[in-house]
Amino acid sequence: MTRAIIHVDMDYFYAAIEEREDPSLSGKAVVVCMYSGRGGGSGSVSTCNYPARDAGIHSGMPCSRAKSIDPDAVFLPVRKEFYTSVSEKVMNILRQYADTAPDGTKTFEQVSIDEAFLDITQATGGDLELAQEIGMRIKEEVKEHEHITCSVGVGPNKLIAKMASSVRKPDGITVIKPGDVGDFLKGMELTSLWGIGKVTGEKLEQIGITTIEQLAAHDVIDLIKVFGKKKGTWLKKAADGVDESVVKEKIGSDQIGRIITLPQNSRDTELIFQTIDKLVEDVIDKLDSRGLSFRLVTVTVITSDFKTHTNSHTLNHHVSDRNILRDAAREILIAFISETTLDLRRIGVRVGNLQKSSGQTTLFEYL
DNA sequence: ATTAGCAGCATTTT
DNA sequence: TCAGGAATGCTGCTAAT
Repeated sequence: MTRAIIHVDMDYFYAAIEEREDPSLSGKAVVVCMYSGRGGGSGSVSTCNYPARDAGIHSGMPCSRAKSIDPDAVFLPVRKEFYTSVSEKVMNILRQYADTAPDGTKTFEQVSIDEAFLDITQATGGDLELAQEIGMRIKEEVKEHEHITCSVGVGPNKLIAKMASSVRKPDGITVIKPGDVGDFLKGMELTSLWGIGKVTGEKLEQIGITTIEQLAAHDVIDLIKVFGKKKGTWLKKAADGVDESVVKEKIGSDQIGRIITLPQNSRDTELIFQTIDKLVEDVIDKLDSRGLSFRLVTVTVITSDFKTHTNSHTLNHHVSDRNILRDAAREILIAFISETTLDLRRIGVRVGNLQKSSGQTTLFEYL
């Protein structure tokens, strides 16, 4: 049976929540920014609503530039925790609609704070018309309960569903039946293929590929030569609209991290250690809230020349102790500072190799 | 000779 | 030009089997 997959994408999520919370914003351009803590509004645009987009503002853009494009726009700082709480409510609604697998789990997959996949093959018997009706119901329920809109894509696999959801935005729904996949892809930009960003797009252009159609017609062997086996074969399949990956609930993320920009470029250990402590606190908090322990510690440093450097250290055991994390992070940092003469601009701490922490891990056990 | 795990960087996305 | 934060993926390397 052909599968029925739904992709739900919340519309300009952060800005939509801010609009909802403050009706006086209605109709205005709203830009949600991540400020780095440095002066002059240094930072970049996280999300903005449609009036702001119409003015030419988009995510990733420096806030200062957004401000110069539209000085009258409303600029708000991100409230990530709040958006996360809204996200959880939305996701709980969506989860209800997903099929239940034989093992009792839902065929539901949250892919980011504002996106999720649902497999509703059972509920619909693979009928995408039926899937569309369910998609509409989902939109209505989210609107009714959370007062925000979302865009929905329905298709025979995750790739197509994901791309379909971006066709009609905001507050739209798009259904691509198996027989229409070819035509659908033909009309799409190469870089709108999920997984092809700027870099891959440019690389493809260099070998004369500028459309999905050309990519599909291209020799796989050649693609593999340029991109390697994994990405090469993936590109070919994607261009054909083929995607066998299943919708599966993730237990949690594989890595958790925090990164921050220093108040000023510096290589002062006092300031740096203070910053590390803050990052470690945040990471441990997230870890504790999910009951996870870690084994891999990675420190990221962006130097004043904007180059990124990472160093990591794998511990002998899984632990969840903040002091161990702090010491490991400090150690890596000290080593790094002694290797460079440049000032540090940003510092990040992340943990990986996560595991459900089983009870207490003592310092004794770690040593 | 293969595989597993790791480190560092690249990529995507918001 | 201006340059935030989070997470995952890829590649080449080294160590283990």
